[in-house]
Amino acid sequence: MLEAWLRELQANRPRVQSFDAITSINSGQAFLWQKLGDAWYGVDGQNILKISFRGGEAQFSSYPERQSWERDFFRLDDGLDDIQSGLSKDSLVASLFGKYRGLRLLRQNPEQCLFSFVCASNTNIPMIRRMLSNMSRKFGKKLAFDGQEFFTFPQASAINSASSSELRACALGYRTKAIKAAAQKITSGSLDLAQLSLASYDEAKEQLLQVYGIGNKIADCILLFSLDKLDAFPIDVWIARALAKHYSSLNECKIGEKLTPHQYELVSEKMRGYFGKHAGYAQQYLFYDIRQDAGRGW
DNA sequence: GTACAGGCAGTAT
DNA sequence: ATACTGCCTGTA
Repeated sequence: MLEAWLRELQANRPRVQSFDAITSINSGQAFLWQKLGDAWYGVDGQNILKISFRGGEAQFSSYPERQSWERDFFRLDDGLDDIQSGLSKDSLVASLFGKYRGLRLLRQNPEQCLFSFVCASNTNIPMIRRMLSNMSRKFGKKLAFDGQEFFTFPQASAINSASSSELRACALGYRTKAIKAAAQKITSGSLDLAQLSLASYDEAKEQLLQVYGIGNKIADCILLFSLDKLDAFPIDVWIARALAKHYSSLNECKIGEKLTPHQYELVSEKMRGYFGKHAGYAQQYLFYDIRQDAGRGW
């Protein structure tokens, strides 16, 4: 009986190729991943996640130990094949699914995701990593895992009780005010991310937009990368470039690199309508491609 | 020195 | 509604 159950569990355990996992964590959705020795380690909320390799296959472990975290984190239940075929009416996206096979959206810790993208405003990826790493070092909990030292991502309450100058010392710059505002809302309970996970895209977005420092783009990133809103279609400068390059005929208005809030609404709605319920996957593939095209590393 | 990087809020038309 | 501006910080 038990053996049969174990066999079944083994059979159902999703196999993830090493390449797919590494591509996904390095596709600009998450920032606190690093390679140490032969393995990759990432901070996701209070968990340290580890990806190691056996042959071409990824092996997953974590501290604290959490069975099969990869199922949630890599969204293995999404059914990538069906999503691919659903989006393949668009020939470009169809080709990108072939070109970047295995690239997945992540389901990140919502708090960390929110703070990450608030930090992302008007800066570059190395700086985002530095800000988040500084915050973890200062306000997270120190853990030992595999003989290495790690810091969890700070709880909102810890950020909320930090002083502005302490936060500023994390090189947050003018984002300090927004980080504090978000931490305050989460700590007080007036922003409940778990609740937003259950709400509709529109409801959840409206709530996020109430937070000082969160606009259209940042809200859509949080919705897509942590709150299960796969129909979200964030538009940053890179996606704007991709849209101008490949989808200008779909959008009446001319797409420049900077979109006014009204233009953002218009273009984002247009793309969401065009791609449908998995528009976020299309966005991620387009984003990855235009960055590759520009020869950017991560 | 200056421009620029995965936006946003504030203010003035 | 839309346009324009300043903003922390670090790198090229």
